[in-house]
Amino acid sequence: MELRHLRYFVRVAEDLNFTKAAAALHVAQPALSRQVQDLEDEIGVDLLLRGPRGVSLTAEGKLFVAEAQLILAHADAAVEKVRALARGEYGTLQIGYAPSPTADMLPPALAAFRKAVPRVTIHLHDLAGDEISHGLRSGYLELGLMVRPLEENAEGLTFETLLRVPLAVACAPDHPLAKLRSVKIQHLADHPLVVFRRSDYSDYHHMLNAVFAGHASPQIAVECDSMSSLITEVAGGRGVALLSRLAERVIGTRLVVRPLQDSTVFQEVGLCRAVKGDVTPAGEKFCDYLRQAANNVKI
Amino acid sequence: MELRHLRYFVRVAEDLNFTKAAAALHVAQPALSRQVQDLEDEIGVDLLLRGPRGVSLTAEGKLFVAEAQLILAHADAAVEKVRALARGEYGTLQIGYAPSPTADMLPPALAAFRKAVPRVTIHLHDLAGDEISHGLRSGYLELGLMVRPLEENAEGLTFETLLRVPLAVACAPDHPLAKLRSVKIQHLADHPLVVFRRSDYSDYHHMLNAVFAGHASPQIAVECDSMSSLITEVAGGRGVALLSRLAERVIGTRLVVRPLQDSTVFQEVGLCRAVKGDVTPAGEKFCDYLRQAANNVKI
DNA sequence: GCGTAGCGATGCTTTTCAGGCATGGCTCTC
DNA sequence: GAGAGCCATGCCTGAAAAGCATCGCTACGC
Repeated sequence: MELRHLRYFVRVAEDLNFTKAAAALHVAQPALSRQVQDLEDEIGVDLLLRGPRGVSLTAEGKLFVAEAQLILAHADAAVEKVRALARGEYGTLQIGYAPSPTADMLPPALAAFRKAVPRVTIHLHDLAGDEISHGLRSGYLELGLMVRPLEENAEGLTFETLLRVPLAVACAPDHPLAKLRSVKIQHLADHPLVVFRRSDYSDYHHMLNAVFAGHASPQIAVECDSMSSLITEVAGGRGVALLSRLAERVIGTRLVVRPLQDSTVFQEVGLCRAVKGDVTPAGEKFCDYLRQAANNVKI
Repeated sequence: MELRHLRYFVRVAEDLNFTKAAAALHVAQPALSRQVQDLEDEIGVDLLLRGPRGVSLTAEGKLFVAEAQLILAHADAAVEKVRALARGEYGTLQIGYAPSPTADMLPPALAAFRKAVPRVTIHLHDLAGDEISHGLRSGYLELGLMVRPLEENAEGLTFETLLRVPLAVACAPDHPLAKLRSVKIQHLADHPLVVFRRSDYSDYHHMLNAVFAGHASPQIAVECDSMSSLITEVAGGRGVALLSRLAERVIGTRLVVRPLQDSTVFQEVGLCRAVKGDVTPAGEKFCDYLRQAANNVKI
C-alpha cells in the first residue's frame, strides 16, 4: 500500500464517480480503477460498491476514507513541519540565560520573535554562567545569553558580544557611598564586598580581579549564589556590591546604584554557542532578534 | 512522496547505515540510497548527514523520523481496523430493543458478545416497537430486538422469531384475580385493563384484539406509555394488565403474575432488520449470540 | 421498446521508475 | 600505504503504473 492508493481512493470516495475522480487526479479512468482495485485486493475488503450510475461506499469504505484522509493530512503536515523547521519557523529552542545582564534586551527580543514565528517554542533556563557553558557543550542548550565566559571556561565555545556595559556599585540607601554621585575603586576597597559565589560565577570573580588590579585587594564579606540573595545581603548592610550598570533595572528600590568612576573594565554581555553543535535556523533567527534588541538598549 | 519513502527512511534512520538498512529491507543499497535522496529532494530539506562511517540525522531528520513512524503506524492501524470491521470485530452497533420481552436473553448475549469481540461498541436504544421499526427503515438502527411488528408496520422489514412466549395477567396482590392459580380470558373481560398506548405500541393492541377475539371486548381503563407507568397503575388498583409471561422477571414484587389459561396467542419476540440496509458482520455476529441466548431462556 | 448516454471493467501497449549490478570516491584504521 | 567500510553514481533491466481503445451493463428518454 502506498499513499497513491489512499489519494486515489479518497478522491473516488469523495466524488463517488471514477470518471470524475480520474479527471481531477489527472490520470486516465482505467488507471484509477485498477489502483483502487489493487488497494481493495491488498486490504482484502471491498471498499466500494460499483453501480452503473456511479459507486457507493461500503461500511468498511466509509471507515477507510476517514482514516485515509487523516493519514494523508498527517503526511502533509509532517512535510510542512520539517520545512518549517528548516526555515526556522518551527521547533523548540533551549536557551540558557543570565537574568540580570540580559533583562533589558531579552524581553523585547522574545516578544518580537514570538510574534514573528509563533510556532517556535522557547524554553528559557535561568542559570549561572558556568552552568550555561556546560549546557552548551553537552548539547542540552543551543544558545547562551550571558556574560563572556573566561578563556579557561570557553573551551569549545564561541562568544559574540552584544553589549559592553560599564560597572556600577550597589549599596543600601543609608550606606555612606550612597551619598556620592559616583564611586571610585579606591572607595570600594574601604568597604566589605558582597559578591557572587566563585564556584558558579568564575567570570564574575575574574572581572573583580580585573577591576582591583593595581589597587588593594577587595574585602569579601560573603559569597551569594543568586542575585536575590546578593540584594538581600547588600540591603541588610552586609556590604556593597560591584555589578554591571544594567543591574540597576532589576534591583528595584531596595538598593542605590552609583556608577563606578575610574574603571576601564566592562562587562561584556552576549551570545554564546558551542563550536560543534548545530544552531538551528530558528536559533539563528533568534540571534538576529537579540542583536536588534541589544542595539536598542540604552546604557 | 509515497509510504515506501517513509519506510525506507525510517529504517535508515534506525540503523544509521544504508548498507544494513538495505539488507533488512531486501533491496540493494543503491536503490535505497536513491529513494532516500528522492525523498530529501521532494521535501527540500536534508534529513541525513552522510559520513564515511555511516550517517547521522539532522534536526529535521529527527523530527521527520518521528512523524514518519507515526504515519506508518497509523496506516497499518487503519488497514487493521477495516479488516476487523469486515470480520465483525470492530465498529459500532445501533440496536433498538424492547426492554421487557428481551430482559432474559439480552444481558447474557451482551456479556458473551462483549467478551468475544471487545472492540465492537454496542449502543442500545430502549424504544417502543413502532419507533424501532422506523429506526430500522431510516437506517439509524441496524437491528431491532422486539415483539413481532404488525404486518402493516412491517413494510420493508424482516422478522426472525427467537422466542414464542405465552401470555400472563398481572394484577395487584390484593386483586381478586390474584387468588387464582391461572386466569381465563373470560375473567379478564370482567375487569378494567391497563394497557400500553395504542399510538406507540400498535402490536400490543393487535395482540389484545387477537386474545379477545370471540369474547366480549376488553374494558380499557388507561393507556400507559411505558412499562413502569403500567406497573404503577396496576399496583395502584386501576386494573389488570395482559403481558407476556416473561414480564414477570422485570416486574419485581409489586404485582402478582398469573398465566393466561386458555389463549392460543403467543407473543413472538425476535430480531428485526431492514430488507435494504446492510447488517454489518458485527451485527450478524451479535445475532448469533442472541439466538444462542434465546435458546437458553426457560419460559 | 429500442437507442443512447453514462459509468466502470478489461485487454493491450507504452512509459515511467524502482531495483539490481558494477564501480568509484572518500575516510578511517591498521 | 593498503585495505575495509560506507555511500554515491552510471547503466541496465523489469515491474508496474498509466494510457488508449473497447466492452458490458443499466437507466433513461423518445
